[in-house]
Amino acid sequence: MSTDPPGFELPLRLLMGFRVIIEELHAELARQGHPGLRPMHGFVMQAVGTRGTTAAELGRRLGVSKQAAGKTIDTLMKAGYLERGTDPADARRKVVQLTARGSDALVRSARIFDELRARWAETLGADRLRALEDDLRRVTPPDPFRLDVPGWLGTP
Amino acid sequence: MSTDPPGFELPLRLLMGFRVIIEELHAELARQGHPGLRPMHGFVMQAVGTRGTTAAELGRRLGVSKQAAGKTIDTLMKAGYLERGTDPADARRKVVQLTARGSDALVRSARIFDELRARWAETLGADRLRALEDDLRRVTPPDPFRLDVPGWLGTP
DNA sequence: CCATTTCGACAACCACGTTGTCTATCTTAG
DNA sequence: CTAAGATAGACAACGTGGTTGTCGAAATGG
Repeated sequence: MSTDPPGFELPLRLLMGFRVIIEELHAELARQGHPGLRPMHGFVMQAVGTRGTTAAELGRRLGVSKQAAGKTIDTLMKAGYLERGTDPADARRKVVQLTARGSDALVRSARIFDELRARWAETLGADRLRALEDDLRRVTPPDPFRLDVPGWLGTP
Repeated sequence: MSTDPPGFELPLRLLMGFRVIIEELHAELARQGHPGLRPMHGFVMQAVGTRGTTAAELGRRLGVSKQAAGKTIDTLMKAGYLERGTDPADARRKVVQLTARGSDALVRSARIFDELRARWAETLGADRLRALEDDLRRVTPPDPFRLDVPGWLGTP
């Protein structure tokens, strides 16, 4: 039998797999009229969703401070992906929502993700890919969000 | 047969898998006398290796600018993991090397990584884990380094 | 009705990345 | 052997994304 690889390879491969997908997603998004979109932006728009949300709520959902969420919202607003409105029922809240452009980016992202997954299925075989996903589900927390996606490399 | 999951789950699971391992590694490292170590630091020390290197060389190996590499070296030096020497054969070069503390951290990291991998093997079965690693190798670039590990979330 | 909580904004700071510029030093070509 | 070019490292300015802390305005609950 062959010997096991050193333990440090596994996390490296997981990260590289993530990066490969994310980079191809954004290359394709750029081709489809959304250059300038950053990986983080996809997570944020996904978290904003079609119902809209507020900075504080978004921060909670993403696991970052409301200030950080607010800054990101500003960036996405300047880029034309989000717009801010007011809540007639609560004058403190400023609801952010996806613009048409934001929705377009989200729809395209979903399609591209599916295509990339299909490419992996071709390479690995549908069964192996499904097994890979099943295995990953067994060793990772169930909640698909709550990835304080940046931050884990940064501050303690 | 069951239906395929949406394509966006795969990258998420890959990232979460990476994070789970890295977080457990650093929790254990903290317990073993190395709190304050950041994920990035492990990559850098691994890239420095036992032979030592220079800022420019390190930048090339990691895929970042020499200035960025230099700053990281400064941080690791202040934390006592690296030390700077001079190269008698080339007065421009300032060779950085692991201190005893740096080597200790690297040795402990390797052992912890192996232990974490063994835990995954218990959960998934040794065969499935090996298959998972094989599959990831087939869809990611061969070179284990050259992960400009931070940066892919940040600047274009 | 007032105390508490929550929301959003602002400021200061840190980590990590980038480019650009500068000097010192090594290397190579004429 | 020297002049020109490449390379190492330092320094500055800036961008992004994150953190705390503070603050006023608005909602809520005893």
